[in-house]
Amino acid sequence: MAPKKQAGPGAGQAAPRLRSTDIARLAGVSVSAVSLAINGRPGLSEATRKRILDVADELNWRPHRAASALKGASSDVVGIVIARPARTLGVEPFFAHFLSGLQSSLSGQGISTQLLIVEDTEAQTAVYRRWAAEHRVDGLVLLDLEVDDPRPQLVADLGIPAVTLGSHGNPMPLTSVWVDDHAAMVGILQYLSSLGHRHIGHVSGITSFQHTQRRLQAIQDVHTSLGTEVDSIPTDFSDAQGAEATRRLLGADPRCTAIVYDSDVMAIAGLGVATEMGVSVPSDVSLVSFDDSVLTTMAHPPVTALTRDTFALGTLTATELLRVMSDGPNDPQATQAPTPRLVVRGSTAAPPAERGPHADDALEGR
Amino acid sequence: MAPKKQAGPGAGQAAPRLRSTDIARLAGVSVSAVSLAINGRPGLSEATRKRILDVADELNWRPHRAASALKGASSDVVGIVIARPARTLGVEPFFAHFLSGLQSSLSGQGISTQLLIVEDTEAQTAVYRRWAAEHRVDGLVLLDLEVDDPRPQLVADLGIPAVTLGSHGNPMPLTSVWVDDHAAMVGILQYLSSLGHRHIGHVSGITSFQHTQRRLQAIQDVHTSLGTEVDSIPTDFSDAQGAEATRRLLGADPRCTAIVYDSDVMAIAGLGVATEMGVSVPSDVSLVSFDDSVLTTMAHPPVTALTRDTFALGTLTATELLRVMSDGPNDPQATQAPTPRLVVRGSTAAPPAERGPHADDALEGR
DNA sequence: CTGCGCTTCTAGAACGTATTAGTCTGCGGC
DNA sequence: GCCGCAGACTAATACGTTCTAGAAGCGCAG
Repeated sequence: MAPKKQAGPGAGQAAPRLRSTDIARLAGVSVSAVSLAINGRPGLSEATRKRILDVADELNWRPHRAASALKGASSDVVGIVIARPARTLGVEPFFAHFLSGLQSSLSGQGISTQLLIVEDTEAQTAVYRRWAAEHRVDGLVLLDLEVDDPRPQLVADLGIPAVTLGSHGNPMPLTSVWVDDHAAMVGILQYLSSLGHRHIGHVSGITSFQHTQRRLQAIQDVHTSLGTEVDSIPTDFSDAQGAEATRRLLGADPRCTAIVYDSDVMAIAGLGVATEMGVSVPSDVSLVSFDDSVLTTMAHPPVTALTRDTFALGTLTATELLRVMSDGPNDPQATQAPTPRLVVRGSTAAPPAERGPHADDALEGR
Repeated sequence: MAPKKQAGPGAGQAAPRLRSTDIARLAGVSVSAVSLAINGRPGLSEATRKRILDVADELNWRPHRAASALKGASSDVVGIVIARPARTLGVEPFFAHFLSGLQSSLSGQGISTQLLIVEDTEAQTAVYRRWAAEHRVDGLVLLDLEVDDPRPQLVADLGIPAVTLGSHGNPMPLTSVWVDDHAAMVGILQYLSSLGHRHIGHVSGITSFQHTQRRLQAIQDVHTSLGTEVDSIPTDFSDAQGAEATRRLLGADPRCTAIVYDSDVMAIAGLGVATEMGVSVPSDVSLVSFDDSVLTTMAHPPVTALTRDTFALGTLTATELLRVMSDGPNDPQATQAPTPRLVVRGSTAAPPAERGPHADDALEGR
């Protein structure tokens, strides 16, 4: 009746912790029998099995996780360690979508995801070591791979099943899921080129990331074949730097006629800057985002973007991870996720007519 | 030299699992000494302590988590169970921000967050029971509280330290962090009323949620004092239903002059519908979002919204949870997070001149 | 009636650590 | 010179399960 107040601090002995012996006693069997019943092992008559399970259910008893784990049971936990400023995580739709997809697949197996945000790559590797030593996780997902990233090799050495997202380099110590950023970037440039754009700005992401490198490589690779001149400005993926880069690109003379952004957040920031500077989109400058989300679709004008199912990317990663976890450390394999598809929206158009005697000059040399 | 191929499936015995006995042997002491050293307990000379720690560090050895846990150690894990369609999680900026804030505070204590997405509330309670029985988590965060939600009482009975977000009802079995939705909604209505709006639409969230209820209550409470007539349409928080509700509100006759949305995603969807229907914002209809994010700030026009620091809400929740976890099951307390602040942007203005005997008739039925 | 195989069940030894109750050494005080 | 005591360290047990080896009961073939 009165609020549960009489219980002093820390005196909340709500549950008198059950053990398998209690269940055994109540069911009139041995602890071994309880173990067999709970784990669905053969060697028990249906009658006793049911009796045991009934008692266990009634008391809501489950084997103490730690004790099972001590006998080598899996922990049913998959770990993700992120080394980014925590505040930026919530801003990137990518991460939330990916995590949702990953978790939704893992949930089916009763596996939960353990998330830890750390300061830097050093702390990150320390966590991998710790988790490995403590047997805390059954598997790992590695994100934000950098060039010459030491983590895959470390994790492989530690013997933890793991999947990297976005890496397919050589050598490849871990199974990976990757997206063909190269082809995607080529697609964007081909599209812009076909509209008539030659002078293109590129607001790139963190250049030490592998996928950023692949995009930059693609730009170089099509330079001569398409005749595109691309100006890349590196950023840290933040909206602030995306806006700043846009300001620089739009202030330059001659000005590029199209800008490609490595993320949706930056594209939207850039769109804001253009509007603010009185540069009209798409008639003065075309904008393309390398990532799609509600941000780009609901912008004004809606932004032409590479779209992909990030949620599905998460589920695919989960599938691969589950495979690695059950197969053991086999030969690492690279699974390719579908290449993002270009969705043309209102932010792209042919470049403004060039200054010069003939308007059609722009199309010349096509 | 050759790729690690000769090792058959599952034969990757990379690490020959160290135990405390190994460390003891190498340091020339007993296992007890190792335990004392690792856990910083008194009873060892500084010399031997250092020797032991050096060996442990060298081999990257840590106590096997399960074994420690068996002796009653904490698991350093905080759990969150979500019962929502996984796909919607990534769309809501709220969740990602909150989780980032929560994790960033917990990381400081070396605590990680365990996330599980389930189908429905029933599965959710099952997970709470399971995690409790398995001693899997040290604490829980309960989100999306519903009216008469059985979960707080269940979790309290299970004896798991926990914090609920958004509940401050009576009785209150758990410590909670709550936001004054009532005051916030009153603020919105006062603002709209001061602009001259009387007939207002409200695209509400899931009505079984406690915070939705508090908002609806606020609407009723100011009905007479402000003279506002509010039309609430319940939705499931999805952009689709937000758009549909907007369509209904804008199609009604007489039409409301302002619409309040219970989330930013729905507000943006509604803005899209208005544009599509040729209803101009804010001259024909004003739009207010109950939640703020990059979505609302970058929309066109930017949407007037209640803004709050969701990241900070996460850190505040973490603080409370840590307190509960260390204090044990004390009297539950309700901590109030700052009330969201209304940020006026371009989506709100005075209502269009009323139809009447005057020249403004022209605008009628537009 | 003995012995064998099958099913059903159980005793007891792990698993790797933390802790309790020591043991052993050296040393100061009487 | 012996007692007692503090400091440094260790042996052994407990934690709660799982698993191996084996016991008990029972039917049945020989």
